[in-house]
Amino acid sequence: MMKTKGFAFHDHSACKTEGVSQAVDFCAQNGLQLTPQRRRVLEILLEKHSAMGAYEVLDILREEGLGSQPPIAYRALDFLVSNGFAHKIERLNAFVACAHPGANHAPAFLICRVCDSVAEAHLEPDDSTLNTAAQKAGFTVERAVVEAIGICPNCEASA
Amino acid sequence: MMKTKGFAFHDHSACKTEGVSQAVDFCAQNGLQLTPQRRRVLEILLEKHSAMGAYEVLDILREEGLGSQPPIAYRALDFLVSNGFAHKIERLNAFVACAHPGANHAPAFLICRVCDSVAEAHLEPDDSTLNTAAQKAGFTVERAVVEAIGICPNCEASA
DNA sequence: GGCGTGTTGTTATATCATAACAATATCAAG
DNA sequence: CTTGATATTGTTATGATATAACAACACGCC
Repeated sequence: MMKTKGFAFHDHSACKTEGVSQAVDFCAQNGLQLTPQRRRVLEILLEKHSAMGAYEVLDILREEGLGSQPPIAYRALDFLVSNGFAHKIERLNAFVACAHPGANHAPAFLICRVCDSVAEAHLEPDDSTLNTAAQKAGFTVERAVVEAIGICPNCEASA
Repeated sequence: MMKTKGFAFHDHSACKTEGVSQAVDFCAQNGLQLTPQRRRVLEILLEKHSAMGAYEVLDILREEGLGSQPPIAYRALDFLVSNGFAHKIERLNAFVACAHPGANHAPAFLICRVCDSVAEAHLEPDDSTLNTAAQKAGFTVERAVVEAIGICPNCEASA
């Protein structure tokens, strides 16, 4: 199965395998429990490879008998986000598997307004313009969310 | 009345007066209707000078007899956002008056995670790191949302 | 007047998210 | 191996955010 990654075709099954095994390793090393539920939610996000709403994830869990109520999905997603295996796209109220698990993160997201696909880019840790502005205001930045809205190459080509 | 602006004290009533008159001018020049409802919502945002939820705005409209149902608030807010008089803070599902109406916008928001106050900073139009990443991916950026989470100087001081 | 367009009023409902508490699993210490 | 502390899951209920759909009204223009 081939899907886009960073809007480019790639071997998507490998992408899923790697994502899961990196999570397994990280959890083992850090005393975190990657339970079947959590693991399955990570797989679901990796399979889809675009932003999914919590209820969309929940529908799949329900079909598979892994849970049927909203908190089930939200708790698994919170776990994945807290530990860097997934990100929340605020703009879409949706979640996406992290494309670079383990990496020291300052992610930026490229969100296609046509097909809602999401690519994860990485910015230099010192996004100087933002930090300069924050310093002037006396504000301490702990985390920055960067979401760019636009058109992905695939949708541009079909237009 | 003095409130924070960019986390610093300033004459807040002037801030409101200016914001409204700039909107009046812009609408007159561009054939837009700044109706009493829309104008009042802008005033409400300018008065509060921090992020407000749509329902919070609606509560005030209701008290004043300017509308009582959600679409009333959402439509006015959409108008203000569409025309650059206000911004939506995705992280908070909330709205804030624009601190630099008329300016060619690439706003970044500094959001205090303690008190939820919001300051609007401006980045250089060519936030080069993001644009470089987007170009590599073949993605056309139309708009970028930058939201930094952290601690404002006032909350830092009280800690 | 009659029409087109934009705005407002109203009802209903869709969508996203969490509080609260009970039940169960896990695991280390005694 | 049992006891207790902690983490996770199950369940019910509700809260919070947002929009669809259509009716009513206002206003300018021909």
